[in-house]
Amino acid sequence: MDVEDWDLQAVVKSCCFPEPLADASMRDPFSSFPMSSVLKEKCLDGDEDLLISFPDLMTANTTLQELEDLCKPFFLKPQQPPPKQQQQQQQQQQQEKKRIPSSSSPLPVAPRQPSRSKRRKNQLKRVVCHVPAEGNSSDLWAWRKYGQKPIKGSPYPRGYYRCSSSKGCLARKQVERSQTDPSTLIITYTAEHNHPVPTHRNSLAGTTRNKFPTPPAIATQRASTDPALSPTTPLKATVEGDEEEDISMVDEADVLFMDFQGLETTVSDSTSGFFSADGGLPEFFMTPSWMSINSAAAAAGGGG
DNA sequence: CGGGTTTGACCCGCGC
DNA sequence: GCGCGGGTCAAACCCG
Repeated sequence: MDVEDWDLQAVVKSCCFPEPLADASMRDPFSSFPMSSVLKEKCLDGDEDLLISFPDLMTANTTLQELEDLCKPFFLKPQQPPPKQQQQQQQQQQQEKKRIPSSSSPLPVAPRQPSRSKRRKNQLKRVVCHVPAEGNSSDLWAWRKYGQKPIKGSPYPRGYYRCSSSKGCLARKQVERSQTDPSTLIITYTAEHNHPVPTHRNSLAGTTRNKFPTPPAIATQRASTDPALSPTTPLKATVEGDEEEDISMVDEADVLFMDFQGLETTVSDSTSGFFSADGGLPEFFMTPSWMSINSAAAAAGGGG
């Protein structure tokens, strides 16, 4: 599972969490960061759908802690969501209450209760990330695998994960290999984390066994048995949601925030990329070169 | 012993 | 209404 978590973490971190860069001098917000250029162009071009409403999120010497602090508001969702979104969240919360009885509740957990969401599958907001099957990275979330299913028409199984950082967290993700390109993994994130990014994963209960990047060579055999997983590098992120997507973005330094009706996605990259709305879904393509930086930082941090 | 993975069974959304 | 297939559950097992 190590390799698996490893790549999953890579995806999450790359897609959903800002990555501090080791050398600020490497960054050039608008010349060496085409993604930013594209966004800037879109924003300056009068695209009112792109809301630049974030505070000064990035500075050249931003530390990881600072980054986390800066991002906490997004993960905690302090701002009031739109009514429609709010209603969906309430529904999810209500469903979650049904699913996870309070510890103070003496009621026994009835097996096979209609705990599954009554919500139609196509109404669930999802974030789909396409990542290559090689590379390395990590994320700050702890995921626990709760299932794996063979997918009809695909030679590769799909793994199901839920966030183990917080018991009540609804965040889930699915990992499967692309049928058309086995070297690419398709990571689908569903729901949101209802808690901040863990600062110290070692102190978390229920963390995965391999919390930080582990070279495939030393990955455990268990991890290597999961065909759906492997070290990954972010390549493409697709966000799916309701039709009228309220997309807020910030083009600040080399960090991109995307807010798709409450499903915040943070893209951090010092390398090139471009944004496309082909097919009606916003997609971001990027070439991750920060992986080496990330690995070095993780190794130096010792997993903290 | 706590927390993770594995895996078969079950449930239900959705297409026909 | 029916059946398929995806998503989840939970017991068994594994690992540190």
